[in-house]
Amino acid sequence: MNFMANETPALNERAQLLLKTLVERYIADGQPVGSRALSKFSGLDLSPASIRNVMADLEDMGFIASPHTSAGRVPTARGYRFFVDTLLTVKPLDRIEINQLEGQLQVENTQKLVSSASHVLSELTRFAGVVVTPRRSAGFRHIEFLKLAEKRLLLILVTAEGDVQNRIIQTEKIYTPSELVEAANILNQNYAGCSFEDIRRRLHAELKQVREDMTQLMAAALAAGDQAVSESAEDVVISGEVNLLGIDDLSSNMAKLRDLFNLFEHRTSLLQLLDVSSRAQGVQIFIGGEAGLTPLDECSVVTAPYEVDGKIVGTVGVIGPTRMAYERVIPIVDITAKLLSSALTQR
Amino acid sequence: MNFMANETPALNERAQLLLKTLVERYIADGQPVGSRALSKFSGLDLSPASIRNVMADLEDMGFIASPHTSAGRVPTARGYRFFVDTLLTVKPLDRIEINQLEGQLQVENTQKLVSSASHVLSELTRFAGVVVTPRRSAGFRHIEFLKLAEKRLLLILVTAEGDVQNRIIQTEKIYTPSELVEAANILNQNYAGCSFEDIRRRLHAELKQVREDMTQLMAAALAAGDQAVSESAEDVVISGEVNLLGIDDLSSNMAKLRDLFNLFEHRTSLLQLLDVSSRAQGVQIFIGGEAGLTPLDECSVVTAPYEVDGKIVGTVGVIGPTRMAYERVIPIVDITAKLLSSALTQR
DNA sequence: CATTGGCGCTCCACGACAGCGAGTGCTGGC
DNA sequence: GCCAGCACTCGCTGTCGTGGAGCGCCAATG
Repeated sequence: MNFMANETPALNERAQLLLKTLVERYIADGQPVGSRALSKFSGLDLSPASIRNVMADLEDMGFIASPHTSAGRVPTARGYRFFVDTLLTVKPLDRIEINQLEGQLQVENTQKLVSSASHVLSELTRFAGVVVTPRRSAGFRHIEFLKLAEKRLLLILVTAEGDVQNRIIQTEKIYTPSELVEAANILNQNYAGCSFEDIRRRLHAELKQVREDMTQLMAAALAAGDQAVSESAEDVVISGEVNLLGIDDLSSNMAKLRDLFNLFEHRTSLLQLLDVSSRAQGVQIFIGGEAGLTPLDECSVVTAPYEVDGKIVGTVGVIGPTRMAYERVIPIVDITAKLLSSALTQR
Repeated sequence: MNFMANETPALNERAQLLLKTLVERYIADGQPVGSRALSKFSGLDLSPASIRNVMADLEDMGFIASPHTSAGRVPTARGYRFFVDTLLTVKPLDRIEINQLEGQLQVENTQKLVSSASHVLSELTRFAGVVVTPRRSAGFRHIEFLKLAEKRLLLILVTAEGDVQNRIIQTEKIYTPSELVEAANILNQNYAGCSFEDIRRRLHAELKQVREDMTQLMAAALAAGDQAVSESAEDVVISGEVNLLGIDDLSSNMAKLRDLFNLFEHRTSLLQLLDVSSRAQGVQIFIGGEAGLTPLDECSVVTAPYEVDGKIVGTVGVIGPTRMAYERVIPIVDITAKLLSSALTQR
């Protein structure tokens, strides 16, 4: 008889404590928790029989469920939700752990930073780590042409954030090195920081005196640059998927597991989920199917946005089984986001 | 009674034909094949009983084995080996398929080319595709400094192959933009194409007239460049690991599967295997544990080296279950290597 | 009125067991 | 050399019975 009331029903202190210890025991053991075990671990001095009454109530309210008639109870998604929202006590990381974590981030360039962050998350939690690469602004800081062959140019593009993109361009005309330098100079001196959109619009109007073939070259560059930037606009880096293979909660259902890994491969829907997180401040938790993605049925996603110069540009997170040690994972994700923010900001 | 003779024993024509159809049936069905099935599909007009005699011989010679007393027979690693070496008839790909394949390669830059090649391989074979990224020469074609902050420089490095590397450098002194241009010019004009090793050696001797802090800057650049190049020297890109989750041959053994995916994550040992392949010409096949890696027990690896300007620089390949359709996979790997070679050569 | 011990019930897990089907090895006849 | 037939082996499947864990309910208790 589960009415799925929208408002969370009142839970007296005892029920809350019992729910809390039940969830904790289940997270620790992975076994359905019975009344006897609860009576032993709750700290309350109650007999199993009394506990059973409370458990029946909790079941009615949809916080816990029994896999079958005569097993213990396990938390439902809703039970986990209540647990993390009001029952959970996270313990912050040690200074030492933070330092370790910081030491593992590779700051050589943005890509390395992002992928090492993802890796660190997966190592520390033993689940899958995900990082959404920083959104890039549409503009550029520096542009450069390099001649590879007669009609092949290498376009190098430094974004405002200090990332480097590159692309090969086929040209119709053969340009001299000095022409290439000139074109690059024009773009760098007049338009650095502008969006490619703008530049294209202004190019015709403002540069009447520049030779036709030069504007052609620049237009080609802009198109390629535009494409390069928009294409690599946002992506999600996943590490440690392997860890999930070891989790029995997940690997018992081979079909589900495959769905899950498929989700990882077709990044787009995962990206949407993580984008949601980047609209909020602080750590967010998606439990089970809350995210709307069926493959994540038995998973939870813990995310936190990270920022550059106070502006949110991406999300880090961990994907693991619903039955995870939230009190550990949450601070890890939180700190990683903060470290990533500060590493990105000082550049 | 398996003596594991080193020399391949003589097999009369009938035995060969039967082994061939047995392997083919097993590859198609995945079920141990019995004498009855063989008598039906071999084309020979023999009764199951006679077939059984031949099968017993084949088993003695170690080409096939029975999983248990009363199942059919399954090819052993040795059986597969004989099969691919002398029994297999590969049918080349259609012109159409080749064109499709070519169309899916993304030629924008080397990284994309490599990862798309890996992806194509996995898509076409429905197994995991692997590509070892091209070996880079130690030298550079073009170098450039860009100021990010007072004491932070972005080093952009174009390798001889036209790849772009980048790296952030912390400096002690604050350099002016023109100093940066000057330093880059010196390196580009005098040392393009040389290895960083050489340059460092020659820098002191040849450039006495250049100011001390400039050589310092260049030295820092060289060190960073050296590191960037050597670090990203060789890596293996894997796609479509998910496909392997769907293969029942592999996903029945959860533990094995996990080992396999662990192998994928710690690239190094896989890299060694693939390097072996790049010392030979043409398609190579590693069956089961032949490669010396236990996680690959039930896998085969089909590889082919690819080249730039006639020089082998890397390897493409497919990792799948031993029970794979070799006659299809082999040409796919072959063609992909050739397409990759030609795409890389024209730049 | 909350708490508790007790009782009957339900369901899963596990092991034993039998029947079936597939396939083999062997033997004796052609 | 080939082949039909037979006995045998073994894994797979479904059934049955038992034991255990846990629950719901109820009546007794402080």
